[in-house]
Amino acid sequence: MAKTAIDEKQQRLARYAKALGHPIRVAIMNFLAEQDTCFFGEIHERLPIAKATASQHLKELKEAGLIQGEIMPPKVKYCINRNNWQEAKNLFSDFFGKCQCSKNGCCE
Amino acid sequence: MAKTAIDEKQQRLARYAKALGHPIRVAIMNFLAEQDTCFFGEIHERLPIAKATASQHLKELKEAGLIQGEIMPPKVKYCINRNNWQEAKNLFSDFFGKCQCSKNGCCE
DNA sequence: AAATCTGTTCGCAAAATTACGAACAATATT
DNA sequence: AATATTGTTCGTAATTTTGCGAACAGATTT
Repeated sequence: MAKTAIDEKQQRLARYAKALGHPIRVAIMNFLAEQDTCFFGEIHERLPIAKATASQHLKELKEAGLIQGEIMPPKVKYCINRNNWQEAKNLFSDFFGKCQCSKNGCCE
Repeated sequence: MAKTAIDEKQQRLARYAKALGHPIRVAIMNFLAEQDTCFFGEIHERLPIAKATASQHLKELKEAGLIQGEIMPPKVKYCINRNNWQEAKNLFSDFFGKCQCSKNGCCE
């Protein structure tokens, strides 16, 4: 009966998930996770998309909090946002931990 | 230089992430994970959205493979898709495991 | 057979997403 | 100062997403 309000955790998980909801953005995150830091150009030259589009995807990831950018004229260095990455990691871990399919009947 | 093609894992991760990229859908998944199984009505009455909208979100989750529906006239029972849930869990786990921020300099 | 219950689908509207080229701004180089 | 480099922003177009009421379909009950 009672409407279950959407709580903060769900909102934040959804926000991170949305940011990761595009293959290009997943590829960017994977690249950043391997490379430690990257300049825009290094990221862009790996991707099969226009410069403007790459910049837009990076903006999305930044606004979601998953990465941060630092201006190092004339370049821009991007890297993973440690704190939010950890938060996202925990949120997803909790989320997927809620259903232990092999241990109960939730998915029979 | 070489364009890094988007691989299958990235595609699938993005697909699952996209499905989880809405607070309502996260709430539905949480509910299903706790309740074992649910009829549409039970899900809908918890959510602050219209019946048609709830049905649409469930369709999204089903098409992404995270849940499955079974018709039990006149009701419809939804539950988590075990195999795909496990796959998603593994994909996200690998993804977040790629950057151990505290162990290297990836996010300095 | 008519009415009811359950949930999906249809049709629509508003908003957000995706993608690109061109223009732009800021710095560095010549 | 003129030119080149680096990356963002603007303007535009096509597509997708979100949300809802109304209509609908299928099964059950009266």
